Amino acid sequence: MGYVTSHGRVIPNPIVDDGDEQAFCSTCAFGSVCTARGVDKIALRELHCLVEHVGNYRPGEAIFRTGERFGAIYAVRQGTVKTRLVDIEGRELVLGFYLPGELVGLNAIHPEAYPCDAVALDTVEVCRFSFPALATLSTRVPGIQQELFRRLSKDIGNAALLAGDYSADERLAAFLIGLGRRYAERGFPAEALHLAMSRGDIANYLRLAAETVSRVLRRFQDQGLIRVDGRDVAIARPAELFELARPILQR
Amino acid sequence: MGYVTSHGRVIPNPIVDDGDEQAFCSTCAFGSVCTARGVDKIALRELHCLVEHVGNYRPGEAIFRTGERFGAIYAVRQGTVKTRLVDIEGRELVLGFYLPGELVGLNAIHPEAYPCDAVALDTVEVCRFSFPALATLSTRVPGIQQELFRRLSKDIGNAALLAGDYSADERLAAFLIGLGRRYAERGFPAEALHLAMSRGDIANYLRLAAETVSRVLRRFQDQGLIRVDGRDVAIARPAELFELARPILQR
DNA sequence: CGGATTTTTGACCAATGTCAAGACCGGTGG
DNA sequence: CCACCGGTCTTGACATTGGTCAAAAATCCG
Repeated sequence: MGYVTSHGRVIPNPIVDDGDEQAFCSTCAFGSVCTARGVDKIALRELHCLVEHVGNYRPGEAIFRTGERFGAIYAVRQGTVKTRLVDIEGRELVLGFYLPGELVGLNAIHPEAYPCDAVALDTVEVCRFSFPALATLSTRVPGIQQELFRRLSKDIGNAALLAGDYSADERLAAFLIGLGRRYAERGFPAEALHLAMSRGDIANYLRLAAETVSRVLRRFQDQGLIRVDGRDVAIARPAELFELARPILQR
Repeated sequence: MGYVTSHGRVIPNPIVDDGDEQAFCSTCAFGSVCTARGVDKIALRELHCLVEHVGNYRPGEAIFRTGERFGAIYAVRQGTVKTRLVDIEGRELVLGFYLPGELVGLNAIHPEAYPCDAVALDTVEVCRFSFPALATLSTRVPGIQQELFRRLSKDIGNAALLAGDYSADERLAAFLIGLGRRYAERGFPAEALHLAMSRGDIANYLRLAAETVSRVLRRFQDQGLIRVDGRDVAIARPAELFELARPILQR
């Protein structure tokens, strides 16, 4: 499986192999808990039981919706998820994009209801973790509690990233570099990105106009920093692009 | 104790009474755990032991600094704390303001080092919670774990608030209303604010220029929405101000 | 092929930032 | 008590970035 671009290249999707009970999902949100650190087999089996494998959301389908009672968090297994809220006038506000291995729904713990929609951008599979069950388990397995704390803490930092008053160039550079890094964490090349989201979504997420995203990508390409082919972006000069993104990434 | 304004009014500071072992700090971050919900006395005593009461930071003094190894989170007891990061060129970026009862340092769990400075804006007292100890305790006391999850989750939402592409008017209205609400949660009037932070800090936090903050406050006053007297702000028409802030506050 | 959607491009505009100057305010010392 | 000083705050004039509007081009998809 993969994604065939308009140039005929094949970009592999970060797909998760199912794994057995010991290995569990190799790129799963809790993979590090289950594999690297010696979590006892019983706890691992419990985590495995607790998980509900939900699959085959099609583009545009919602995993959860604003206002639904909070009951579970989701780990993306395949595809890309965006979270967004829609205000009274119907304007959309994109909050984030989630790649395989990342957790969606952490921001719903506090309000006890999902404060946003989670929408599949392509074909998506997720793992559903009942939160009460996960919380209970994590009192018995410190490694899991620790992992939850870390994920939550990380999201606070990420949310603050965008908040600065950065230029359009800085935002886009940081977006591309950041995406590349996240792919690289899952073992995919950091310089050959396939964007699952539209320009409009990117623009919305970066608080820019879609036209601005277009123009900046164009200019980056003219400057030889990247090569754009529709939704495929190759980062030609990662170092220079990073230099642009530095004010955001390297606080 | 209180704050005497240039008009001679006295604005009470939200000061925490020490409380006994049962009541603990009435406005403390974990107050709800310790009081409302029936946490057993032993656990409460343990929490009480774990806490280190650190006091008397003067304006400008740091509670922790960027890059220091993460070891504890802090609950504000008295005064106001700002968190900020300073980039390579020395430009400041204000991340947040913390009132009594609020937790500082949650964003440091993941990187395992404080990603920002925490600075006292006035006379500040805090409670220091060793994080490893707190995490351990929270495996035994589900209420505490729950409270930590909720606080972390809440911060994710808050961080995202600012990130929208809102107008200067919307930002300032939301800032004032939000501050009022947080004071109200601690039992202080939501309509008579004393700002512990400078215009520059507010501007920086809202990603505006200090001049813009000045101008908008001026205009709000001319429109009769608020009354400004230096760092004292009275909200004259909360409903109308909220209407301005609605796009941000009522997602 | 044809209609719909997304993306790109161009021309213009407005909100907010920047720069500069002056007002205010509180603290200090004569 | 008053004058001075430093920092904060306000106000005005002007510049700039990115948004808006409109239309063309490209892409998708049946």
